Amino acid sequence: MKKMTIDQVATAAGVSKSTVSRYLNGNFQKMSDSTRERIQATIRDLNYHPNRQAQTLKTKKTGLIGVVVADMANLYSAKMISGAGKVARVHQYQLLIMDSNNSFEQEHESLRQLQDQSLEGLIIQPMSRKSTDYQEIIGELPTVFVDRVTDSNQWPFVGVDNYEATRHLGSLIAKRGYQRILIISEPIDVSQARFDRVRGVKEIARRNKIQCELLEITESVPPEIRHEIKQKIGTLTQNQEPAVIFASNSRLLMQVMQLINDLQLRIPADIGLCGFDDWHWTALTNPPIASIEQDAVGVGQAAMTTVINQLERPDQVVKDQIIASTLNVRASI
Amino acid sequence: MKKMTIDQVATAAGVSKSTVSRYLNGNFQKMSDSTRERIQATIRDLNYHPNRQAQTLKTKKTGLIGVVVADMANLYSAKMISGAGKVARVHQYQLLIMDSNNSFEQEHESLRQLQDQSLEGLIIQPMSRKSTDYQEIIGELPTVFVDRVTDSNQWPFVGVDNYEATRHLGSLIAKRGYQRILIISEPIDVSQARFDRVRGVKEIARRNKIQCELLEITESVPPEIRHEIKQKIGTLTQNQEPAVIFASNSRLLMQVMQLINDLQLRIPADIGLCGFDDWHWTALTNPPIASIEQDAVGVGQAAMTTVINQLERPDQVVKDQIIASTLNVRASI
DNA sequence: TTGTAAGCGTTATCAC
DNA sequence: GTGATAACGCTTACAA
Repeated sequence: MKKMTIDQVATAAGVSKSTVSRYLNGNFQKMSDSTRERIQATIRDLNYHPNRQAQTLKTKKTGLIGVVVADMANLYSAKMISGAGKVARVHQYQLLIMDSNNSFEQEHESLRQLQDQSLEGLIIQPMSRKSTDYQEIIGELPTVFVDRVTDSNQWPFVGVDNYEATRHLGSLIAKRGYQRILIISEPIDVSQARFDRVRGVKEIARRNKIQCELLEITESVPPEIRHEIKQKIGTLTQNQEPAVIFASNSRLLMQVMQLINDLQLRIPADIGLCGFDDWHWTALTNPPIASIEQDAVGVGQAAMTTVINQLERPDQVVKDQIIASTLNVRASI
Repeated sequence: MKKMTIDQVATAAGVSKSTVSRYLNGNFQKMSDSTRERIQATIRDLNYHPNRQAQTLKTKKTGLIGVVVADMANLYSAKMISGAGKVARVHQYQLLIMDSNNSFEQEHESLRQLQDQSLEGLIIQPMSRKSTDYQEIIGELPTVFVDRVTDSNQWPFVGVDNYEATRHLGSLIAKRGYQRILIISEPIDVSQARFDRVRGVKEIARRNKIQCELLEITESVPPEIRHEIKQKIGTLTQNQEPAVIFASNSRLLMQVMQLINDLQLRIPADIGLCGFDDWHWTALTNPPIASIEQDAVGVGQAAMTTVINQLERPDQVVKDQIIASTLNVRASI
């Protein structure tokens, strides 16, 4: 399959390359049916495909939208991409995907690489909440931030309202009569989302005079040796007051559940359990675990729609979009 | 941030664009230190980034590798991409990702779109097992098939040995003394992987004179109304002989488990359960479920390594790679 | 209705 | 050491 050029098609069809180009771009208005058919046939025969790079060089339209996710191997990121991809497909854009691997340095490196790909738009699940980390590198590029807000509203945001969602969950906890809450989260200072999840629960706890404690866990500690959590859980259950654990993401929820099982504690008799993120396995445990389900696919769709809108109607004002999350009430609480 | 060109840099630095180009491509051999530093400074000051499309037009190197996955929202695909991305990153390639959404038509469409992006390589988790479906569209492009084999060995394959893995699982079933096996799978005729998973269990069943039945489920039927499965399970447990269910992927395993819970059956007392794919929630149920864990990240890494090898050493013979899978033995069986 | 020619931003082959 | 200059494959006025 040799690389065909527009010139070869032109020669083969006995026309000039301008005519072929017109054909390619659908400018049939003034073109005789005969030449059009001839060109069509030649293109098919020669299996010709226009060279995108050459086209782009002229038109400045790459049709490429960058997507930078925090962690590709995480279902949230994957589903978000899936949603974004569905929308991109119908608008004929392609996704250039970069994985930050939960590292700020890798994210920066990804953005630098994307920078000279002449993207037309960008969707990013940012590692930093500081907008200054993105200002120069993003520049004028139509961009949407997903999942995690930054300290500025110069770019539209699409994601769930973590504060609202966890307040909702907090109310359920209060209604169930729990007296103590242990929140287990990854470090909250680097992510507004984590911070808000904690804040929502704490707020309701405060109002209801429920004792509430936060345990921050760094990712790097292997799950097996999470003594701190075990100890906390121990203390919690020694007390007479009913206690509940809230794990602020899916991975932590898994780990906590494992520890509770190891400790042979019964849920919710000995301790209640609930979490954030719900990839449906939570419905299958015994008992099923109450948790907040995010519509990651919906987030991706909304984000991509927003980017493409910016592209097609640059004058239109864009605004943040909050995608509803669902509290799946289950027997663990 | 205006778009800078090599010409502007040249003028600003007081040299010709040839010299700037040499600088960009690291040809410092014959370049005075002074001009090199001058160019370096100007590039920094002007925040210049070379235009990839123009470079590509000359050099024919896009640095783009296409990845076509069956379903982005599926953890296998996501992890595979994650692995592929890690390898691509160190070799300075970028991923152009397409999602087939489990549809052969969409896959074909994706491949057509990728075709004129001048990819340098391709990784595909194919929807079809017929190599003729890919021959013309892939052409000479260095390609690796992952997860699912085709009926030809013209392209290297990377994935697990489904037959071997399920034989292994079959042996465990036999050792546990089960007399009846119900295999639940999506239609096996379209995917060699599905076929092999069923074949492995059946083979061991045959050898051990265990009665074995296959139930094929099409994806489109909503999980709630899976009467057929419920009925089968009912029949299975009415019988005195110990029976076990093997669900041939993660989604089916979830659904089956839900049905078993709905039917109030005890695992493994009333019925055994095991599955294929293991995203770790299987360890958290009560009882934990035995299942086969695939190293999807490893598959992606191996696939990308193979593609890049083909690119850098075209003469080298490439061969299939089987990535080991793990049988997680747990109490459900 | 179609062709000519300039130009998009690079790289690479020559000269000097 | 450095600078003209001709490609690369396409689009798009402007001519015809």
